[in-house]
Amino acid sequence: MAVSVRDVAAAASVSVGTVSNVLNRPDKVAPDTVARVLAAIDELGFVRNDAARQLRAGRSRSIGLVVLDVRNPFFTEVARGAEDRAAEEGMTILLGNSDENTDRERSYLDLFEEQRVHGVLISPLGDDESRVQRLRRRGTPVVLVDRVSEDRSLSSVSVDDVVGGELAVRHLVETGRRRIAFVGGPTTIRQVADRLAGARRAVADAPDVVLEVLETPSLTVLDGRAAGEAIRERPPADRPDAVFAANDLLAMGVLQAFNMLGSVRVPDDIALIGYDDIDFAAAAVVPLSSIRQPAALIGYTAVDLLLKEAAASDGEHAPERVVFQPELVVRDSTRGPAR
Amino acid sequence: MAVSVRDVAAAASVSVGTVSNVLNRPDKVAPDTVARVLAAIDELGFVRNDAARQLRAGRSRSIGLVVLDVRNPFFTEVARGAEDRAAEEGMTILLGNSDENTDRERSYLDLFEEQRVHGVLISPLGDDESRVQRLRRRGTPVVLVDRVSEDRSLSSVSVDDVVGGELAVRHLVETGRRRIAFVGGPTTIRQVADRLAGARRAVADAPDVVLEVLETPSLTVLDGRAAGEAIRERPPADRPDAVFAANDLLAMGVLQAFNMLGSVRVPDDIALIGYDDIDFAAAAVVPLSSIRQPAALIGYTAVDLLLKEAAASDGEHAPERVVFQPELVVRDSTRGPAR
DNA sequence: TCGTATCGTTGAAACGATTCATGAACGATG
DNA sequence: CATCGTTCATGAATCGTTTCAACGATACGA
Repeated sequence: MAVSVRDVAAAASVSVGTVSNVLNRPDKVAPDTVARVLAAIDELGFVRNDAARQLRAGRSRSIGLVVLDVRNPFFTEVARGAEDRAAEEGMTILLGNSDENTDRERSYLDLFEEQRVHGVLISPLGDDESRVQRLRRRGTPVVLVDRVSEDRSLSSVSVDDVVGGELAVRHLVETGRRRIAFVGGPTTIRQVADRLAGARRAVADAPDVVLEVLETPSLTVLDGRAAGEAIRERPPADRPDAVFAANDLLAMGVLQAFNMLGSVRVPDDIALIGYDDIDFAAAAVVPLSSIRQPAALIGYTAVDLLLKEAAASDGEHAPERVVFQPELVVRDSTRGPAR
Repeated sequence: MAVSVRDVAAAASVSVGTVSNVLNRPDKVAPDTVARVLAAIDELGFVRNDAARQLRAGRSRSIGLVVLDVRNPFFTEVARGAEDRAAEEGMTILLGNSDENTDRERSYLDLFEEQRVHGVLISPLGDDESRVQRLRRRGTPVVLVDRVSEDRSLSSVSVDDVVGGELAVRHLVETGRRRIAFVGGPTTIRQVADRLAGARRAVADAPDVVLEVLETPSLTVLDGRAAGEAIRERPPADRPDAVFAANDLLAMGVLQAFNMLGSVRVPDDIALIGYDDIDFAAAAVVPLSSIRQPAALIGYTAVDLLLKEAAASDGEHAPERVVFQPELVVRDSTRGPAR
């Protein structure tokens, strides 16, 4: 069944080495030999065995990418950007989905290491970088995505989430909001913690503003809806007058809850701002204000750093850190009249 | 740098065969030998080389999945379902994104074949099944996703798109709409063609209803917005009174266009229904009516069929086809008063 | 005519895990 | 005590590709 170089070599009456040369350095082989070998390949339906190539080469031509949530369009955009850059080098992205779950994250890292991937891009869950560090020590280049490394020993591509959180809340304050709720969690996720820190910083500048934190178990539409319902069920006087959600999925959930029964109007009763500026944000019931991040560019740049690091092979490559700046996008959900 | 079984064997003073047995059949090895080998593995930081395993095994433990568009939440749901089933068997999903582009589709199929994947799940682009057929003939199990095979020679998991299209348009007709526009394309994509066929069927039953087709170059939010703008710019009398979009992404785009400038009200002026019932549909400016498909279940089932087919190895496995039924979900976008 | 480049080609030696026929060691049984 | 089973461990062979030292052939300049 399986056709190997050996078969091709026999069919074209050349040696296996020549077949390999035709495949990899056709210019080093006489033209008519090339033709003969190609004909044999075509006739036998030969397909290279990648496992054997990899075994010989020592590492694969894939890059592992571990994201927190594939359903979040932000991450699929990152993945697309990464894929674009990888494709330029004839490489592939292996997409792993940790689903905000440490075990899954670990099992993807193990898998990628067994696969001897060219490198790993990861948006890690907690603050424990030890597994990632070990991976790197063993020789797999690693680039952190949407996150900077604690001890600056790893390359990273990120967006300044503290600034982003600050932008969001400052905007709410400037448009007259005074009782702000932060919806998001768990705070063990660095992005969440940073955005909250930014929110706190913005609030610190405005003495009459209070910030309340509603922690969610994760960052999904469902969790947002639960949080929104909790707010909706309070007596109106106890409700915040603005909500800053840690990402757009949460914000969409909050919005759904507010809209149900029509009891809470956005932005009239409560203003709402999200984070990531996913495509759907603009198409929401009430078009959603958000903090925009250059998702595809993050992925693209991350692969770029990874390739550099991999090229610098043994010679220790100094970790590079790229930080993009977030951008405020104002839409109807925060545009209404402040009371 | 690279630690191999040989090194582990030396460190534990056993043979390589024993190390392999510890890894794969620990029960066949004496307990204290197991302990000694595990200690050596741990100390040396040994990580199995998957390429070598695969080479020996002949095929990999991954399943390739080629989808039309990763940004479409419908497909990421399918991927999640597939991943779940694959994980149950300790296997992995390799996600490829054809982006509705034949070249990319082909290059992913080639890649997967070189990787000797366990099988391929694909939502193929055009009607040309030849490449897929060839792949299968060469021994890679294939299951079509969201699509049935022309000549019934391939297994498939799909949803009856004709029925879905019919459901959508019938609903529009029943709520009093008479001039219906179908927005979608290209019609070379089977799903689009079928949904349109269903729409035609529903219209055929109602003599006073007209169906207009606005073909789009692909199925994205952007294309939907363009189509929506085209409709919006017509004199009101020439506009349809309902739009059936071939998927929710398009529908969201149409909705955005209608909402801009506030010139077209949904559903008062024009009713709107989409397809797929993605999570965001419920959170749209006007909550979107849609046709629901069991996305995760499709992926799950597809892997299931694939594994069955792979298990039946050489003995030709009769292709199985699973067809799910779509379901109408009515929300505000079609609930308004018919004129 | 002899050296020496250049060009094409060869074939064996890796890469690292798994398999399997073989055999050693030890008990139990008659 | 011989025989038979059972349990463990061994190590060479294998998977398919790539690499590389070596070699024959041809051409060119000295």
